[in-house]
Amino acid sequence: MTALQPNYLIFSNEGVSGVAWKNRALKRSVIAYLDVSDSCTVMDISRELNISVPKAASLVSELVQDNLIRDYGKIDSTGGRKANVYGLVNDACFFIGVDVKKYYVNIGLLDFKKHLLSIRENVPFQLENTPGSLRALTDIIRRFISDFSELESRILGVGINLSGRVNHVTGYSYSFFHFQEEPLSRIIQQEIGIPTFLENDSRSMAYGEFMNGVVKNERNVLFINIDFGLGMGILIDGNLYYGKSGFSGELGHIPFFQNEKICHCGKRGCLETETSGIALLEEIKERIRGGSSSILSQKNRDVDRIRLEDVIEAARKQDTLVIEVLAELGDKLGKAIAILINIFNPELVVLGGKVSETGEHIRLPIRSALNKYTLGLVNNDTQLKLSRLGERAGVMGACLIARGKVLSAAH
Amino acid sequence: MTALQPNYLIFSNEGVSGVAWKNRALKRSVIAYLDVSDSCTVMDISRELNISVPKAASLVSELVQDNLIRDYGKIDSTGGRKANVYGLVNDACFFIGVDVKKYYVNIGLLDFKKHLLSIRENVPFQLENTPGSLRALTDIIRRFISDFSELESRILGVGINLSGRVNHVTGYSYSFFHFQEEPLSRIIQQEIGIPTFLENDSRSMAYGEFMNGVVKNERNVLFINIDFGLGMGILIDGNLYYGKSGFSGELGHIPFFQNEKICHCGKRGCLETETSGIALLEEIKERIRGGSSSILSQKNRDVDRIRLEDVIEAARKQDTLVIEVLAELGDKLGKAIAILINIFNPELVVLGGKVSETGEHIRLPIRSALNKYTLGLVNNDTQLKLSRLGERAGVMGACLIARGKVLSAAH
DNA sequence: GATTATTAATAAATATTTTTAATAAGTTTG
DNA sequence: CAAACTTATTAAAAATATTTATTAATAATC
Repeated sequence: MTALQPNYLIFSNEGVSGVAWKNRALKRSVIAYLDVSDSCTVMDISRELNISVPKAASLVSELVQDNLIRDYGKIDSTGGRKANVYGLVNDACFFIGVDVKKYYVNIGLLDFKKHLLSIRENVPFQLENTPGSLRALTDIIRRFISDFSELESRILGVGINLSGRVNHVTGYSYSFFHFQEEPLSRIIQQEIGIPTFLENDSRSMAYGEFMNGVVKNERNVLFINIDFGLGMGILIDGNLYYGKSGFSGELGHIPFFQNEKICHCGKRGCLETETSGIALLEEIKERIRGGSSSILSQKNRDVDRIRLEDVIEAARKQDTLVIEVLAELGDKLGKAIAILINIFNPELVVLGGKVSETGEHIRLPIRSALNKYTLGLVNNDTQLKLSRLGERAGVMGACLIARGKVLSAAH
Repeated sequence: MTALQPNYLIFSNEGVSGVAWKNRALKRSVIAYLDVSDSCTVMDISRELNISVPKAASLVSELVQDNLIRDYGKIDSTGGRKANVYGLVNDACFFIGVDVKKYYVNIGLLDFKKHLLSIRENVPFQLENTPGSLRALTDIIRRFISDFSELESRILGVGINLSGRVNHVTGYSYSFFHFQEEPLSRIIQQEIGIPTFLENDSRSMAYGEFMNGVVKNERNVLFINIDFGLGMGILIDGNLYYGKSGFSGELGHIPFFQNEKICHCGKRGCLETETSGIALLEEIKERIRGGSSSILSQKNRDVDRIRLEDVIEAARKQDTLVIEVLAELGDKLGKAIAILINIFNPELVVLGGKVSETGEHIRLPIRSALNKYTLGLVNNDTQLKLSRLGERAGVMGACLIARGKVLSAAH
């Protein structure tokens, strides 16, 4: 059987108006509804979209013809004729997510129903602000796509996470690959031939956890990305919050300490100088040099060559020094998160990024700091959870960002 | 001519479905569009709402019949037949706003086009958590309404600001008047016979400034309410942000200082303990007792009886002591606002509340603290302005909250 | 196990909306 | 100043959606 050419038209508004436009919008609404409710009947759609049953039925039948949704069978009834339920078709279309890290890339493929079908992790790569580095990146993406050639015509979007400042609307990147006039997203799109979307890494991870991770029904969520640096993704009423220029969530650089450590941003006293992966690593090294004992010091290795991964591994092995330093870090970070809780009154705060892989060793100190520093009434509203997706939040988020933009016809 | 009985039906969805429901929704959309664009043509509406011109024309003619909009005349054309422009009818309907303070009440009347037609300020009142105090409040509202008896049938909503915790959806108040089962908004509504909506005071003021104050086209705005306490209203994409239980924006109680001052909330080191009207007043008194000279000390009056209003008056008269203390307060508050700017990347921060009436004496120290404590890139995005409405932001906000809820049929 | 109540799907009739065409009311240009 | 060109409004025709009525399917009840 030859590859299906699904009816992509509904994901764009080009060249249509009037009834055609309305029908596309309605079909997208049906898909959006199916996206959150998983399956539904014709009557559900009629109620939800305020359209008549025959109209809903005709939309459904067209979407079935387009192979975007299909009949899932009958639903249990409470007395009366059983209704047909419909849901999305798994392989109707696909999306690619690219999580660009400093020394490697993670890349994955997501299907229409938000399953991560394939993921390739730790693909070697050097993130530099050079044309060569950009070419290496597009090569990696192209190579990944070529592994799914039979699906290629159904890959509708590519999402790319970059750290630093990114404008998701214009597609410009300000921290990397900004050596040309055109927006970066368009450059890459021309290279790989698929609509491409850029996003900040912490925001993307937040979106991943929100759509397909630890978040269930919460709509106002903070995602704290404790990695080498410290970032945050903000979800407000189920949508990513960007701020005026997409620079929101700069948690790492809020003025928080009276210390003398100069941050790489040039300011002094940034939160990140004491509560990030780098700060953790440096503190551990400092203490080992000062004579503290630890699994990390015993292996008569060079202190300078300890990596953040080693520290996290040591925490898993119940290393006392690491646990102690994490507790101190957690108390400070908890105080900062207490501020956020007072301001946002969120339903949920999710801890993600490399350092969060130390699990309860970081969560519990933060939790007790929250009890200490927030108003009881406000604090009781807020859950504190560890990321469910872990390292994969980035790829998942990138896929989902692309999926969300394509499905809402926002391109 | 007898008082018009306008067609209020479009502001509710009760008992309608299908075409009737859609038409009401469309008419509300027309009004919402007119609300931001002031005036428009039939073709504008057709484009904006994606409906055909004849359909738009029929909606417009019905709205004109309902006396909600009217023909403003012809618009200038750029070659071709001139179009009729339509706009809202000033006196189609009215809204009342009640700003409840500790020792007095401000109350005002707003028309359909957001003009504050009448305001009564400083109506004596004692805010206590007693049935008597509640009765006094409803009496004040009733008396105010009775002054506009010929308009009464067109008063569609009453908004009430209360300090402390308020749930705007359920209508419950948790800090005042919570001695009955039923939500407070319903109790008051029964007393005065007009749909009633509750809101937190800082949020309401933020909304006032946003809809009818210093905010022009900005969509992400923070309103800092520096009054006796310290509050904040958050506007995200043009909407008030509430958080899970409506407790967002608790700026006054974020853990910020290592001081020993115990806040009335029970915690230590709250921002409010050093950067609120009360903190300002106490610091001034302290310094005068310590021998500092000031306009306030010269009037051989009792130091204990200096009021916040006196301090603000002194600042206006260029009193050195007050200006000095304000500068210190502004520096601390500016550091806190720097945190907010890093997190929200807002287009605008508005300073409101009593202390903001000191004008540049408080704005400039905050501005320079922002330069010191925020990243240049982020800071350049953000304007810092003084409230335009001042004391009236509360009444204006309360009216507009009621207006917004009624017009969006959210009741 | 037949009957009744309930809900879903379909068909026919009715109502509404959009499209297309025509007309009206201007502006610009030769 | 009239012809050509624009744009707005109205009218009639065509397309589309909603209503209402009917049929189909199933669970609960007697």
